Amino acid sequence: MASIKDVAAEAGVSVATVSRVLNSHPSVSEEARTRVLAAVEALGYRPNAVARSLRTAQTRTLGLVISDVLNPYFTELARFVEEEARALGYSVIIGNADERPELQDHHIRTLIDRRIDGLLVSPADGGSPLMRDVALGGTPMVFVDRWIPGIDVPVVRADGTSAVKDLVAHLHGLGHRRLAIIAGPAATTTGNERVEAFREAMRGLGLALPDAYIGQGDFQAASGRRATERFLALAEPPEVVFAADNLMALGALDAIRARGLRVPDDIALAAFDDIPWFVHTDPPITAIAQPTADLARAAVRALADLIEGRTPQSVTLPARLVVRRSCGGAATNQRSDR
Amino acid sequence: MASIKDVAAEAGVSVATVSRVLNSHPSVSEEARTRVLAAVEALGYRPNAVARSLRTAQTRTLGLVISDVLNPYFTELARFVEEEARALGYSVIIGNADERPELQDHHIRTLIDRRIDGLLVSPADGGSPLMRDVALGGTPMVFVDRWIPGIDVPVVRADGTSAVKDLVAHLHGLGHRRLAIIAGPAATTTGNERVEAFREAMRGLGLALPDAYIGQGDFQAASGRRATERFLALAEPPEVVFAADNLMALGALDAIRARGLRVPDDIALAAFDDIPWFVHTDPPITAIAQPTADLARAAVRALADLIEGRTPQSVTLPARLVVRRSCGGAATNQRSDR
DNA sequence: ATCATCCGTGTAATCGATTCCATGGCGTCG
DNA sequence: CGACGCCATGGAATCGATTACACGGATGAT
Repeated sequence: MASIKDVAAEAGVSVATVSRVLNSHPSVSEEARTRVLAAVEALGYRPNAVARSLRTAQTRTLGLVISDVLNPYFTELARFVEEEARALGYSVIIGNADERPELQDHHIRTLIDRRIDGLLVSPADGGSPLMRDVALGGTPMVFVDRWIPGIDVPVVRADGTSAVKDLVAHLHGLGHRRLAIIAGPAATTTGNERVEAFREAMRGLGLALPDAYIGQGDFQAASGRRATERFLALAEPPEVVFAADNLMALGALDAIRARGLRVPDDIALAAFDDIPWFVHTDPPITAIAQPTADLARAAVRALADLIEGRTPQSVTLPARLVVRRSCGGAATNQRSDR
Repeated sequence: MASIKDVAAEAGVSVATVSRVLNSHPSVSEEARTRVLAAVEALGYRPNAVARSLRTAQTRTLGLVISDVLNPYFTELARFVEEEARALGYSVIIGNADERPELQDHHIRTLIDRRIDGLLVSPADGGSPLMRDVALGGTPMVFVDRWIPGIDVPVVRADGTSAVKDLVAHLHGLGHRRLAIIAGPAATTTGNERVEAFREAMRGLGLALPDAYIGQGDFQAASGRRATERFLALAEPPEVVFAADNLMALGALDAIRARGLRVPDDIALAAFDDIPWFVHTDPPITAIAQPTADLARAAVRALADLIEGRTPQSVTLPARLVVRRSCGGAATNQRSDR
C-alpha cells in the first residue's frame, strides 16, 4: 500500500508538503497542491490511520461498551451513537459485554489499549477496579443508561419514575392490586431504580410490594421466565408482572404461555423499554419507552465535549408510558396501537 | 500513560529486553524477566496497540460490515462473529451500512484506513468500485450471507432452496395456491435467490408466480408494508405473503392489521430468517431459520485462514423450515412452538 | 538600498513499539 | 589452553505519519 513517501516521490516534493496538503495547512503553493493531489489520485493513496494516531496521540474513535447487543434497546442505542459520532467525525468501536462483568473488562481493556479517545459505557455491574482506574486515569468517559455511583463522570440516562407512576396508576385504574416486578441485577442502577420507582408509586396508592412479588432477574430472557414461574407458583399469584427490561418480558411471556394462561385475561404484563416488536406480540405489550435516539445523541455530545476540552453535561430525559393491550382494559383496540 | 521506555528505565534494562519479555521471546534471563514484570506491574503498563500495529503491520482486528444492525438476524450474526474472533485472538469492528451503499463504502474505507487485517462483508448492493478494489487490492475478505458475483473471495452462506421448497409444499398442503413474495433488493444475492427458489418450488407444484405477486422490497419494514398494501389492493389478493426477511414480515403484519384482516384466517404469512420474537408475535410466525452461529464461526475461520496464509473454504449450510401458526393448519397448538 | 517579514519548502525529530545486528561473557570441545 | 558457539543484552533502524525549526527568496516599509 502506498505511503506518504511514495506520494512525495511521485509529486516531486517532500513528505512534509504532502502532509500539509492533506491536512489543508495554509502554507502550500497552488502548484504543489495540485501536484500532490494528482499523485494521491494516481497512487490511490490513503493515509495510514495507525501511523497518524501514533503521532497525534488521538484516534478519532469512541469506544461503546454495552451490556447486551441482543437486546434491541441497546442495538438501537448503538445505532444512534454511531450516527451521531459519525456526524462529529468519530468512529465507534462497540464492545458487547453480554451482561458479563469479566467480558466487559476485557472490552474496556482492549479499547484502552487501542487508545480510543473516549469511552461510553453502560455498566453491567457495580464497577470493577479497572473501570475506576480508567475513569480516574483520565480517559474521557461518559455513562449512558446505567451508571455507577461514586465514579464521577457525566451520566446520560432516562428517568422512568414518572412513567412508572403512570403505569402503576394505569394498572390500579384497571382494578389490579397485586403487582409484581422482575428486577434487574442489584449491581446495576437501572436494576434498582426501577424497583424503587415501582415501590414508591405503589406506596402512593396505598399498595404494598411484598418480597415475594419481587423477582430477581439479570436482564436476560431466561431469568424472566424463572421469576415468572415462581410468581405463578405462589399461593396467591400476582395479577400483573412488570419486567424491568424487554428480554425478561419475553421470558415472562414464555412462562405464562407454558402454564396455559392468557395475557391479559389471566395475568397482565408490562415492560420497561419499548421496542418495535411489542406492537406485534400477542397481545401487544404495554411498555415504558425511552427516548433512545436523544439519549444516544446527548451521550456522544457529552463525550465529545469532554474529549475536546469543553464542559460536558449530565442529561436526564423522561421516559414515557405506552399503553397497549397486555394489561387489559381500555386500549383493547388494536388499531389504536400505532 | 507509561510507555515501554518508562518500563525499561524502571527495570534497569533496555527497551529491547522489555519487548522480549512482553512477547515471551526465549532469550531472556529469569532475572531480567522478573524485573521487567515487576516494573510493568508497578507502572500499570499496557502496550500501545497503535504503535505495535504500526511496527508489525498487523492489527489483530477484523472489520465486519453488515447491512443493518437493527435486523436481529445481523445482530445475532455480529455477536457470534465477535465471539469466534475473540477466541482466535482478534477484535472486531462493526460497520453498519443501514442498507445504504454509500454508508457501506464509508465504513469499508474507514476500516481499510485503520489497516484491519481482514474484512467480513454482507454487501448491501451489487458491489461498488471500492469493494472490487479492496478485494483485488489484497485485503483478506470474506462474504457472509450475501455475496457479489464476480468478486472472487470465499463465501459463507446458508442455502435456503430446500427450506423454501419445504415451505411451499407446506403451504400447498394447507390448500394455498395464490402465493406472493416480498423480495429483497435485486442488487443483493439473497434478494434474488429467495425469489428464484420460491418460483422454482412453485413451478415444481404446477403453480405460477405472476409478476403482481412479486413485491419489491428493500429488506426494511416500511417496504414490506407498502408491498403488502399493494397485494391487498389487488382484485384477487394472494392467500399467502412470504417476506424475504424478518423486518419486511413485520411491515407486512402491520399492513394486514391496518386492513383489519387476521393472520392466518384471512391471509397467511411466512418469513425468511427466524428470530426469537417470531415465537411471540400474534400469531407465531412460520419462518426459515438460518444456522447463524455456525455461519458466523465458519466465516471468521475462513477469514482467519486467509489472513494467516492457509487456504480458506467457502461454506454453504442448509436453512430449515420452522412451522408455526401464521400459515394456518396443523401447527395450531401454541405449546408445540418451543 | 537595507532590513524585517512572510511564505513555501525541506530536514529531521518524534510518537511507541519490534527486531536486526553487534558485543561480551561463558561453557564446551578438540 | 585456545577457538568456537550460544546466550543475554543493548544500540539503533524502522514502520508512516505530523510538526518544530531552519532556510532561501520575495515583498514591503523606511
